Amino acid sequence: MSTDRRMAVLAAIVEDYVRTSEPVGSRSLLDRHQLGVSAATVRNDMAALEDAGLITAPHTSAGRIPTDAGYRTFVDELAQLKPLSRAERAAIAQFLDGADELDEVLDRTVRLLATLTKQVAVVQYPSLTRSTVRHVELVPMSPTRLMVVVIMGTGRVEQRVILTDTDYTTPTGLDELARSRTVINAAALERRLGDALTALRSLDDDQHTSSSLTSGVLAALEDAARDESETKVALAGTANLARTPSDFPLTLEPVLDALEQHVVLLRLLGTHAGTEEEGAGEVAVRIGRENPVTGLQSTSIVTSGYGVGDELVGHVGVLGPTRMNYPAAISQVRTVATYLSRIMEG
Amino acid sequence: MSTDRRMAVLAAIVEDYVRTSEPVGSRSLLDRHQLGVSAATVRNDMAALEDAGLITAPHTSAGRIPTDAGYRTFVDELAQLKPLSRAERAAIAQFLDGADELDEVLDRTVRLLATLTKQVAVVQYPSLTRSTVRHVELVPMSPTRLMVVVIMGTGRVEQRVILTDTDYTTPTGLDELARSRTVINAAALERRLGDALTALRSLDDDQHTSSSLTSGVLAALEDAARDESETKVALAGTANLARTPSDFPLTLEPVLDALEQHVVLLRLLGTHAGTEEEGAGEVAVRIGRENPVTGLQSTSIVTSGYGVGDELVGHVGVLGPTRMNYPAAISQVRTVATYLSRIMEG
DNA sequence: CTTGGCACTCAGTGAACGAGAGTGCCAACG
DNA sequence: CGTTGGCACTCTCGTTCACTGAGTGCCAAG
Repeated sequence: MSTDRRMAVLAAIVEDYVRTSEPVGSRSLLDRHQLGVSAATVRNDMAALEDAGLITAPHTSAGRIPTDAGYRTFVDELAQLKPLSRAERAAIAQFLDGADELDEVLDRTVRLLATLTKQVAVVQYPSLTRSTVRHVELVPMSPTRLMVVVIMGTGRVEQRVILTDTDYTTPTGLDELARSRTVINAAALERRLGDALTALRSLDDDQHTSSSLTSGVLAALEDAARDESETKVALAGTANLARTPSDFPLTLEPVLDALEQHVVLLRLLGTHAGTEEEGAGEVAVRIGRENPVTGLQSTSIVTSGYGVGDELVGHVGVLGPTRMNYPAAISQVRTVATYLSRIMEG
Repeated sequence: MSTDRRMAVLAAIVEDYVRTSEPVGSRSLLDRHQLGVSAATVRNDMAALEDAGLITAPHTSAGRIPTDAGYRTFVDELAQLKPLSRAERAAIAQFLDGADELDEVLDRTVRLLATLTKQVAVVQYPSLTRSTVRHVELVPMSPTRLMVVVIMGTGRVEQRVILTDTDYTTPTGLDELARSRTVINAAALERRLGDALTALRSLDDDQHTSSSLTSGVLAALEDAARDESETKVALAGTANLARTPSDFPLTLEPVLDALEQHVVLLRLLGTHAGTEEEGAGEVAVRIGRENPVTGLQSTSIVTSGYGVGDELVGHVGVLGPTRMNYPAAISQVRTVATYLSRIMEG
């Protein structure tokens, strides 16, 4: 038995099924792919593939469709990424250029990815703890409430309101505020948020410099860092899910539901499958039941990290039915992640 | 002929159809509503209602379902809002309390509304131009880029990056920045953004105080104000659309598509139907084809404004199939809008 | 190991048909 | 004149049945 040909058959089945979304039989397979063998041989191979759990027949007298495991070996061993055409790359570059604002960059990115892949695209906002603090600002909102605004090197802006005993709207209050601002910024500036927190903590422990204010700010920043798990995400292309209703067993209610729970999405983007470690530029694929989230078990997720330098600050990815064009999605996600990293550098 | 009874029949049809989502016939209608008349009479009324274009029969031998016009007269003339139970109100208050951050307030609001109505909920972020400026901050991001952060009284924070000739990261640059910050804040503080812009413009026209910096900041703020139409919205409950697939003619692809285009959503929230002017607390309803947006013509939208004092700063609303429980949705939207206003006051 | 042949299985399709829900119309009644 | 009971009629929907065609599994021969 030729394992090579058997794998070629698997690849052919995956490709045809992805394109037509109909079970593929031995004959129709021969029409499109010139394997130099007969239908009967293909049938034997199919039987073997079915025994191996890589394909399955929806019912007795239909063709075969890939199982999750089938897609998995297809992705791992067979898929050859077709690099994007020069035109595509140019389009990407042009589309992403000319956005300064972080919000705008991510918004364009996520839309672009959704359009390219015709799937749901997800982009994670740059991690707070891993990016550097550019500026901390303290703004009194009312006699008892103070807003702490922290601006990161990535352009991300986060704010928290804290309650204070002192009224900082008064002239003396404003003075004190200015002093604290200087002290705090001196401690935090150009440090990664994690390190900035450490610095502030020691500042707060020191009797000399401590004040209710530094404690409050520290608490606010810690809160922001802790909420990291609730990091924002941008989403686009939800409508693509509805294009192929047949790909979703009953309704897409559970899928839409999961998409709205950003915590869940972040877990998907962050955690990666199996042994494969991802550097920047590496793409991870999670297929169907491999997926820990109930309600997304009939979907696949293709993700990659992005970052500045060698620091990984976030993830991008697409989500779609398991019947997905993996080679295309993988190279598209990789390319977009690369461009995004490049833009964040600049 | 009794117009009263005819309207009662319309109301009964709407209610039954909303509940069962099945065409309602003369007999089954009599089962549930004690009109003191016979089936034949109801049939006559139904024929009249059909002539008037308020109901229609999907096919010859089925019951009737309301048309858009039918829902419209139901809402305008027949629906009696059932006020929320005390328990419901308590739940709302409890759910919305304990959120300081604007983001969190709006997030909770939109989720709450989605849960209450079992529809898609939309909340518009407070308008920039109509709220007051609390603070303007200038933060150098790189030698050529400066971030302008404006913090509004509503807690909303908006940022823009501007390109500068001067390098403000140097000590002298920082000095100049501090001076400008003072000048700008003096001009803008506690004014509505619109007024602040006017003040800044005259500042910029004055040779004495003008600088490339004030022009830049002015441009950034004008940009932010102009983008008002792209004001952010929060969205929740998309999955509710998928619960009743039958309510959407073919797929819900166009609906999901429209929901992603925030500009479209804002137009829906902002523009109100017909002659009815809305003060705070007034609820507007747009039904089916009344809707200007292609792709949302099989949906209805229930909206209300919210604001601080008598100033309207944003809108909330829900979107669902035309087969919607209007009385419930209307009072729920109104109540949530009221609570939201109250919270923003505090 | 590959191949052609053959019997078998089963989803999908369309026709025929009965049941059920609902309508429209009419003649009679108060 | 509005209301009512009755009746004939019209459709949709679900069931059944037979048929077709794609596809399989297996076997014996090359």
